[in-house]
Amino acid sequence: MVSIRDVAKEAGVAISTVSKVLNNYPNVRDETKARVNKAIEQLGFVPNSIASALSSKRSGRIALVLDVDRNAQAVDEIPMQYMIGAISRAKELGMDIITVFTAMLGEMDTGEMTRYFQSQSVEGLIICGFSEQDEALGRLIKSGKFKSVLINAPDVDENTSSIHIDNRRAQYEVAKKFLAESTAFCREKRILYISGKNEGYVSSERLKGMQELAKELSLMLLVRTGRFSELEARKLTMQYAACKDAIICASDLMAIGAMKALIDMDIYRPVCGFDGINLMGYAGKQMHTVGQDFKKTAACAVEEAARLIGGELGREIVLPHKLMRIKYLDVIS
Amino acid sequence: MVSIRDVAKEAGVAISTVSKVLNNYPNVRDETKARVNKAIEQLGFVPNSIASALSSKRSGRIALVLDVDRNAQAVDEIPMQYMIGAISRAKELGMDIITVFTAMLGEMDTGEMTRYFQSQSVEGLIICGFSEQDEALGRLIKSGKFKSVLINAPDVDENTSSIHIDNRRAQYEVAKKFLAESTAFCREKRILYISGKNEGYVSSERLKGMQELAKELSLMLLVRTGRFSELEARKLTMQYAACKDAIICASDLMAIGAMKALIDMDIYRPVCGFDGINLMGYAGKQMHTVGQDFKKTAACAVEEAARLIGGELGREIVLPHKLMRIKYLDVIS
DNA sequence: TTGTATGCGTTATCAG
DNA sequence: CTGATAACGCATACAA
Repeated sequence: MVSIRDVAKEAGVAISTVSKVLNNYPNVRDETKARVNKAIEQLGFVPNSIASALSSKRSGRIALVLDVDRNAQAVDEIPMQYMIGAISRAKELGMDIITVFTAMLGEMDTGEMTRYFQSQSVEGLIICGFSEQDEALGRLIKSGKFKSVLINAPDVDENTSSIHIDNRRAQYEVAKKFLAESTAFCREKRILYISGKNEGYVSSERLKGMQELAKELSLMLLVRTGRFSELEARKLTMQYAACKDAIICASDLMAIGAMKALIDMDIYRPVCGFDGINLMGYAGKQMHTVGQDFKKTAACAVEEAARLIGGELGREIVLPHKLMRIKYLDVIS
Repeated sequence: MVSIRDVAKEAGVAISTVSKVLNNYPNVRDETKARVNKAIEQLGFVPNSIASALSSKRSGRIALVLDVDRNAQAVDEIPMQYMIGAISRAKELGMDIITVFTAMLGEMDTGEMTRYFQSQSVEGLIICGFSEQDEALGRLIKSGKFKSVLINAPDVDENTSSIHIDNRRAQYEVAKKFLAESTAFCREKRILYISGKNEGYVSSERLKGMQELAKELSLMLLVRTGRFSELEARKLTMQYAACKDAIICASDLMAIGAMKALIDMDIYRPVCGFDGINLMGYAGKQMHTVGQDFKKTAACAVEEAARLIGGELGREIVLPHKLMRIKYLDVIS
């Protein structure tokens, strides 16, 4: 392995000079810089990131914590989008992502998690889908031992940033548009709203948005908890849909569950989702939903983690959303 | 940060002794070992993997190269399964996975890739869905600079192992069973086989299996290339299905495309897939397919990479498959 | 602007 | 069985 020392020798300069060139330090004469770069080129030198990390005590490593398996979701489209977004941006920034699944953290207590991440030289955490139930993880975040970026959770402190869309407003808007465009079908006053979880930031925000609209339009709103589960949404639909005019769900997955149930029941009710996943294209009918750019969200989270690691303070970032409908033919082409 | 040196002091032994305990070396008296472990416990010491890697020149890092985006697949279920399997097993083995998307390697030539992986201190590569088109990547593998494990590609040499199912046999078996169980519908002799790519190991193996069966059963086989694309399969179905008795596809995604097309055409033909992905549950009709355990495959790949890194020689591993049908209700529960 | 020297936290060699 | 000590490749304060 060719090292910085070989480069120095080849270029006829000191090791530290090479290091300076490598890290774009100022105060290096252009001519020297050129000599060093030429030597680097000739020798095919590749800086050793491990040695660099050890010496500088900065690994540039962040852990992307994904909540897969938990809901035994059929299709893990959202985590995949997060991954792609995060990894791509991290590469551009010269950072390093390790992916961790909550299932792997499962039984660990806060101390074990700390040790695990420390042993991996992790400096920052990006946590997707953090829920209050993860007490150990919650304590880890609050400990401030790692810079954290929470996607879809509200907590912010000096070491912690939060990234999310305006869930309340988005739910309000999509439901409003959905109802306006579905009025062809009867009176649309009796609404089944399938919420996410009873507790949980995202769920309660979306519920608020729905309730606001219900008040405004004098809707008869029946709220039930679908736990973000497709199966649960299916059951609720079978139970309640017959005597409702429309179904609004706090997630696309639940909307798909509802729609498939309706098809099996052989009745029609308009269904509204939330998230904008491609799987919506396979539900059989086009539905209204809220589109989010998960890749961009994750990319933003990486940048934010870098910012926190750089010493800046945690903050809240609200990303845009859009209203959309997803068609099978668009999805596959 | 508490280091090995602190532990040594606390335990009243030398640094090297602590290191030996840490790495389960022989020739350490039990009593000494106990003292060291107690000190580790008390101080909450966590070994620094970076320093360890630098010193031992073994990073235990392997890159999982995934082919997402390429086909602009609607749902990236298979890569996600690979990831989960690989990361979980790697953690158990104390190894380290970085995920790389072929899109990120896109424009790089072999030299750039080499430098990239070297800079990441990668020792091994697990490549999912390698195709001959990736010439730069192919040269990288052949260079032997990294130990490689190829999933679904046949090349094997001293530094390279290959893992796959018996694609030929699987295609033969699933098609045979599919046809046997679909005979309720007319004569089933005129078959549209939608193949993967014209070139490509997996595709040609599956095609061979199909051709073998066609010969055996005197089928009239029309072979067309779907490029593993759902859209392409849709088009082919619309073009040919009317005058065929059944459609057999070299992937589930194409089978779904075919089935959705049939539904839109409002005709019925039995469709057979290959892979066993959950998305099959959303296709509208149950289909026969080949089930593969992608998680296990990736876990096996990680083990194999570890083996290669340990100095053993490359080999070919054939994993089992099964015949199955995927139902929506099974998928969501 | 460039060079020297020290240390980062381990592993590994070798002497005791 | 245990302890000194020299690497590992780089960053950085400090000296020149």
